[in-house]
Amino acid sequence: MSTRARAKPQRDRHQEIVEAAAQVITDRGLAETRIQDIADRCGVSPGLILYYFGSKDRLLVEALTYANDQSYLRMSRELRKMPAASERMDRLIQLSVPGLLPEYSLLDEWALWLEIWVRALRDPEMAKERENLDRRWVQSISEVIRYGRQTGEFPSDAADADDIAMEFGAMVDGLAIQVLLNDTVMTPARMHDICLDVARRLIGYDGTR
Amino acid sequence: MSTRARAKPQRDRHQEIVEAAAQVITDRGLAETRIQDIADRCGVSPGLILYYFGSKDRLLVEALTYANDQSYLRMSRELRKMPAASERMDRLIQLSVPGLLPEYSLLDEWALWLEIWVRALRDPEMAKERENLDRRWVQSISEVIRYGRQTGEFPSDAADADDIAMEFGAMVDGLAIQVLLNDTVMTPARMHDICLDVARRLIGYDGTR
DNA sequence: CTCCCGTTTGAACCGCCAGTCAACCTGATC
DNA sequence: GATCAGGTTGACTGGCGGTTCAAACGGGAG
Repeated sequence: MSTRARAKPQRDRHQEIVEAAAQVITDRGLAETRIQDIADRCGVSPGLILYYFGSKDRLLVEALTYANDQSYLRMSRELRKMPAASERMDRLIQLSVPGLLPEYSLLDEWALWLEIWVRALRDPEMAKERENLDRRWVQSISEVIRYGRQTGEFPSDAADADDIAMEFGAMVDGLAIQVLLNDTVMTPARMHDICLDVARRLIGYDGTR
Repeated sequence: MSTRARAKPQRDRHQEIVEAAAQVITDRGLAETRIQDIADRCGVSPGLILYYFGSKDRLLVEALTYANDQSYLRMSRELRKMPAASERMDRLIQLSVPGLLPEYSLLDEWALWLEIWVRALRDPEMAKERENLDRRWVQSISEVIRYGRQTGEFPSDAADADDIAMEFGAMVDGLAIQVLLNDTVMTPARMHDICLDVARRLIGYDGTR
């Protein structure tokens, strides 16, 4: 009756759908995500989703990587603007703690990591993608370290930057899981303290706050 | 025809089903686990599964916690037999690395952790259970540390045992995820090295091998 | 032997949801 | 203004899988 085909050029439908999908996955979890939900979210018919992506699976994988991509790029851009390495490190840590900053709901991003991991367990394509995403994340840690050593802010006598980044990144992952799952003893504040503490010890900088 | 109701007392059906469920979940993943699969695995009809558990969900949650329970108890028993704290620590680390020891497929156990986490994200009951399971695991680390300090094997001047255990446990989680997902640079051997290294640094013991 | 009750089966039910399809709509092109 | 092509719809379907249920089974008690 009223709502028939629009056919306005409609800014990139593809991306629109991917974004909607990422939102739905965040809300309901990968297992509970239906094509209908995604269609509803962007006011479109379920058929159209399949028209663009061929199958549900293809959309899901793309949505998971896309969302992660966005978060990474956002952080990366933000860090690059900061002049001091210690400032970058502080911010990186802040952004790593789920639910610490109310404005960013990093909670969502971490929840998507979990979904990615489970899927990667049995989907080789997703496993490959996961490794790329993860590598990039660890790299931005080691870049900050190297940057700080270059500018003389951080001592250069400590261990290899890549090794430190890997160890630190792993610990952040482990802690973030607990925080994300509402652990009663591992609160965002506590995770933040621990991260600063460990970063100080490993990198030798004096994290503020 | 041939196979009709047995009605032999049949050693605990309940447990039999839970074990079968854990196996199927490990094999196919939580999302792909069907009641039929579990029924097949223990040579029983799907109806019986529901007879014992009422719903699929109840069985799944019980299976996930049960499997984790078993692994924990096995490790706990094993460690208690070892006289030296450093020996206990070595073994604990070995057992934490997915796929390091061919005899135990800890790979499976870690895969189940992932499933638990995802489920805990939206199922409060599972979240509660997950915290219990996790707490216990971290506790067995700090117990080893305390034991080593008591016997004089480990220096006592370092940080609080619980704090160390928490940090170390978190890092193990993070590393294990990478290994589990077949990361090309984070191999079991490398994770093992890193764990020994960090444990030495944090606890001050000289891990062997 | 017979009744009884917890166990077990197999078939049937039912809602759900990914994917298909034919029709339709719209804006562009000639 | 006719044709065309790509975007969009909504109804349909086919299968899958959790759950229900009536019936059957078999060991133990009386």
